[in-house]
Amino acid sequence: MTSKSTGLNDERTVLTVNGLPKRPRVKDVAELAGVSVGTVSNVLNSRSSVRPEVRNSVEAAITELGFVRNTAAQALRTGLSPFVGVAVLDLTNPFFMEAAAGMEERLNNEGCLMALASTNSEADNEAHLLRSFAAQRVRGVLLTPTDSSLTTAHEIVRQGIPVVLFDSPATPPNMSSVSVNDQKGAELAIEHLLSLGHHRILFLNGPSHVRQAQDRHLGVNRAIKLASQNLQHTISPIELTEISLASFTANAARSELQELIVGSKLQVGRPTQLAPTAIFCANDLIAIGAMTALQASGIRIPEDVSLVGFDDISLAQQTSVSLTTVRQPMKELGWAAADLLLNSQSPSAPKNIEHKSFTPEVIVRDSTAEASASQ
Amino acid sequence: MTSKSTGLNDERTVLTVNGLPKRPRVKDVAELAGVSVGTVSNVLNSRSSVRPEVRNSVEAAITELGFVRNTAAQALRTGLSPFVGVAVLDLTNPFFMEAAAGMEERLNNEGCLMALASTNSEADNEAHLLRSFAAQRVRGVLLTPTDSSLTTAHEIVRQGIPVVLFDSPATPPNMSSVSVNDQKGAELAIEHLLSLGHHRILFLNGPSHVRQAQDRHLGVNRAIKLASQNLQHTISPIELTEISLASFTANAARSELQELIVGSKLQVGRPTQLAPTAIFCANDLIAIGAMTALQASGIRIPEDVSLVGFDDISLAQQTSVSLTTVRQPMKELGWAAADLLLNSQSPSAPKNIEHKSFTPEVIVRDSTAEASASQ
DNA sequence: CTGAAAGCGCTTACAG
DNA sequence: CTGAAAGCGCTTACAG
Repeated sequence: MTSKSTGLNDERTVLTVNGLPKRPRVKDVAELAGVSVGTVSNVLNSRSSVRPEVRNSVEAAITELGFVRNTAAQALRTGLSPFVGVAVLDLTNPFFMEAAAGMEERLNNEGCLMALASTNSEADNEAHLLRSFAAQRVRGVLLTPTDSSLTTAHEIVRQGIPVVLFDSPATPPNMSSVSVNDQKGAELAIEHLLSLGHHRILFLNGPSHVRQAQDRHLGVNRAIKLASQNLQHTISPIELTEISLASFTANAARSELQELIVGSKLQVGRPTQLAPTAIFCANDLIAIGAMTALQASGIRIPEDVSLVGFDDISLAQQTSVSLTTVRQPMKELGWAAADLLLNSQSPSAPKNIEHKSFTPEVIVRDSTAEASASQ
Repeated sequence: MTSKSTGLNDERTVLTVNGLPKRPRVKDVAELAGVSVGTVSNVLNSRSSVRPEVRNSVEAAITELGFVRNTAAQALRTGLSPFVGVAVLDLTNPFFMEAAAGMEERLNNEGCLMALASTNSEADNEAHLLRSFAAQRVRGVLLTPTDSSLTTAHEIVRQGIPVVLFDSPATPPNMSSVSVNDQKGAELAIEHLLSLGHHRILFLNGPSHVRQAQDRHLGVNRAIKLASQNLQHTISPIELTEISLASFTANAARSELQELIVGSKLQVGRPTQLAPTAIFCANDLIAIGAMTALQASGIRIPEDVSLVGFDDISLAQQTSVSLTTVRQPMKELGWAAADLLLNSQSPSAPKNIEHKSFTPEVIVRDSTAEASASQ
């Protein structure tokens, strides 16, 4: 039983079923306007075929009923969901959130909505999430992979869901990807330190099972190997100590470094033959934690020890000593990933697979300086 | 024309239409299993009514076809979308992202997906976003309002979309809300500074049109008023200077403060009668920026000037001098907001409106100390 | 316990 | 230019 009643405090006609209010559908609009549902749909989709007077009466009915088109039903019918799934490693990491802001910017232009979730770097979560996205028939997925085999990602691509890898250098044939050359970035950081005369370097890396940490490890070693070859004739060899932290966080870095300093296991910043004169951190958060630990022990930056980060999050300029770091263009990365996803389904270029790699650059600020004579 | 073919590199039966692969539907599963679609649906929804042998054959068909149930269609039919819309002021603000992590945790338990977007503190964006969420018939919306009139929020509530206000003290009759008593928090911060003997205080607030900034302003003034009454007999009056920054960011704070120091407009940290001996910052990011500006000018914290933040983001412990701050339980706030939303639609308690207010607490760390005699 | 039918709310050819 | 009908992929009473 459907009836109409006009609310008292409202100009609108309110549809009710057995007294309960009911959201109006195209059918209700059509009835009120005295046209067919097809015509209502044509008005909703701005088809020029509709006569102006008919259009007007339909629009009047829409307003009167307070009709709001159900875009979920529209999506089911057209097969085009407005949702794009985004799975990152960690919602609270500024790197991903600045990237997400870039994604959002690009997606908004297309009227897309972002379904954002974090995998917490666990393959199980990633698999579950990707399957949820696929079941929802999202328009596509932006994924920072944890599972390097990309098993589930391939699974949903086979199901017809385009996937763009974010912050991943993998180049599978059926997924686009956007990445920064992490190895090169780490190389540049070390080269910067070597050029300042630092020969004893501490490398605070992230967890060794994370790809980003692995690549930065490779870059560090490559830079040192190259430099060692060129420096064969000099007396002082390059010494590297690498520590894998439990996470890419300031907390992990601070407590680890504090322990090392207190335990005198590493004579960081002390003018001895054994002490590192520079620290390269695998991301800015680690560098911030390291800076805190160092300053708490009275070790000066950059006089006693130079410090280099990675990412260039906005806080890198705000640390007590502004941070020299390897800049990743986070917002552009996110924007580019979203762009590749949207382009991959444009009618003009279906399945347009592309692998975009950005080259990072060293931003020199105040946390690095020449290794002093005493060092 | 529909045909079946068995792929070579796959055990599965692949459905095709005119040579193009086609995703299997319940109908295809039903045909292969030799049952009706209703039975397939019963299996998918684990209804105990299905005979075990029938269930088995349906499950076999599902596996063989690689069937993935379309949850968007399911949502349309059942009227229950898995999506919850979340609209925050700024994706790159750690406060919101730590809260989002809490929301995600609660929503995941319910199998919900988070549609996350930022309004950038603009009412137009907020209105647009809320309408998109409503058109998608999301299960509910978590909103940090920019538009204090809540016009669009009310609009979608009338359409049947539950809205829970996040980080908002508004108590409309038809929306739950979760908030922290910002006024109280600011009061506590000032009381802490007064108790340390600081009488000349600089207050670096956020933009004055933002509700959080307004409430913290009220709290600051209230604390000062109360203290002034109690101190009427003492000689030294309490002096407050408030500056409204353009945004709640470290950058804004640092440049503003640097300008003040360089221009000698405020003798911050100088032992004169006019210099503030303490700074209260409306959030931790502002405090981080302030810390940088102060240290860059050789002003010591807390010896020359005490510094208090607000939020207790994880970085607050990682600043060069660890930050005394007013803690908001961000993750719990997010969790509680999601919880209220989900409960509001439980059959047991429909439309269960609740207003949760959390009380903040001062976390004393190293950035505050007693006002020294010279001050 | 299972099947046939109706329907969630829309859009899209196809007639007229 | 507009209407009637079929269909996107599910689920849910209702018969049997």
